[in-house]
Amino acid sequence: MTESTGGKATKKQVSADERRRLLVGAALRVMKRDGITAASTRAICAEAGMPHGAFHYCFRSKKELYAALLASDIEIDLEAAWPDIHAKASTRDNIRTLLHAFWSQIESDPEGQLVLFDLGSLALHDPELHDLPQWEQQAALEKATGYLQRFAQEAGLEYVQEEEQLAELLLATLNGVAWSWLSHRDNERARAALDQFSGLFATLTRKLADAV
Amino acid sequence: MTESTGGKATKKQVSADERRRLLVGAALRVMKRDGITAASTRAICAEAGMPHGAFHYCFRSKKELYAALLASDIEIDLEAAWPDIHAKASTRDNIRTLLHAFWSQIESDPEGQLVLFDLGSLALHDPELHDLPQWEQQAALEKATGYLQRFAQEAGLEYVQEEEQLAELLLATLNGVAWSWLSHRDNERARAALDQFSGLFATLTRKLADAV
DNA sequence: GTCTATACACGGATAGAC
DNA sequence: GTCTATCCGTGTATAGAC
Repeated sequence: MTESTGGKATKKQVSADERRRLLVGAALRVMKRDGITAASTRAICAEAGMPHGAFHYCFRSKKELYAALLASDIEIDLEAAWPDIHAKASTRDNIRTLLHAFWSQIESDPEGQLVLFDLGSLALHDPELHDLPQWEQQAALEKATGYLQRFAQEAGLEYVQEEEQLAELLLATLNGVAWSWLSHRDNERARAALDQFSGLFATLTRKLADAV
Repeated sequence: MTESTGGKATKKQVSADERRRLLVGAALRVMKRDGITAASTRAICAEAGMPHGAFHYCFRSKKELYAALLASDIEIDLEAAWPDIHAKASTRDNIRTLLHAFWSQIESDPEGQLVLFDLGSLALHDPELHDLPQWEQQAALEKATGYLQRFAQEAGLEYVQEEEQLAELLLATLNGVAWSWLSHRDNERARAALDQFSGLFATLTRKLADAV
């Protein structure tokens, strides 16, 4: 089966970089469950149902796994959870709705969020991985900027400042709120902080004369 | 000093919890310099100029050191760096000045900031240390609230919302900006984000009829 | 290509000498 | 009380059998 059949892997022949994907997933699960320090190569392989030796012909070193992890990182994805924005509603309410959609993604996966911080810290210390968090944030920034554009369109407004700058501040606030929330785990409190920010954010918008 | 001499330690007999302070300081230095993962008990003792064995009759375990570290944590301290606030200046400028003072403290010690994140993450994973970050944040919150009060007085304004809520949002934003800044290390960009926030924050204040 | 067994280093913690 | 030597677990990585 090593080279016999052509197309789909029948069952056993998963190997190639399919295994890498499996290992990345397993690593993420272990890190969420037991913390990043517990995510040894042994533990990861065990989680993936592979023998320990499998690790090192998928990744040359553990750093390579970290890199893969940071690359394929789970950013906030609103595609499937895009909220209802009504051009008739008040801007503040619309923004509130949008931020809550963002926050729901965070709130639904605290451990994932924590792992993100851990992974970032780890990478920042290592010169070899130092660029990755920056790229990751850049990607998140672009994504958020896109969301803001879509939001502006649906809510019938425009921004009084550059979208990218707004996105940056928004992400920073979300991260900051998330960070403290990870300590106190008070959902109400976190959402209250975001509501407050919603009001501020509304300041930076201007309602368009509705042509619709 | 065990029971022999009465007063000051002459030179050699430093021990007691003086050693603990030394170890805490050494641990902090090592963690800032080489990252938290490199801060082994051995490395810390070496940094402190003590033999490795000294560690375990100062701390029962390494966790105890982490606890001490988080307790004696370096929060943002503006006492010595309080900026000039002029009641005549615009609120926005005053706030900007205040935020820059906050930020200067952060900017002057990136590694310290990173260690703070690392330490927090580490504690959040460990049930035994889980409360510490929360206490730390609570302490920071109270401190920041105090600063906001002082600021309001000097700038001749009042807040339209609870000070503690404002402090919370402020700290979250500072943390969030700091986090992304640790990746890109672009001082201008970070300060730009804070300037933007200054404008928003001004929204939440109301100038008092100056009785002074 | 897949997996087992092992090498090697390091970290935390302790026993016991001084 | 102070320090040395050591135990034991674990982590990454590799050599080599199938």
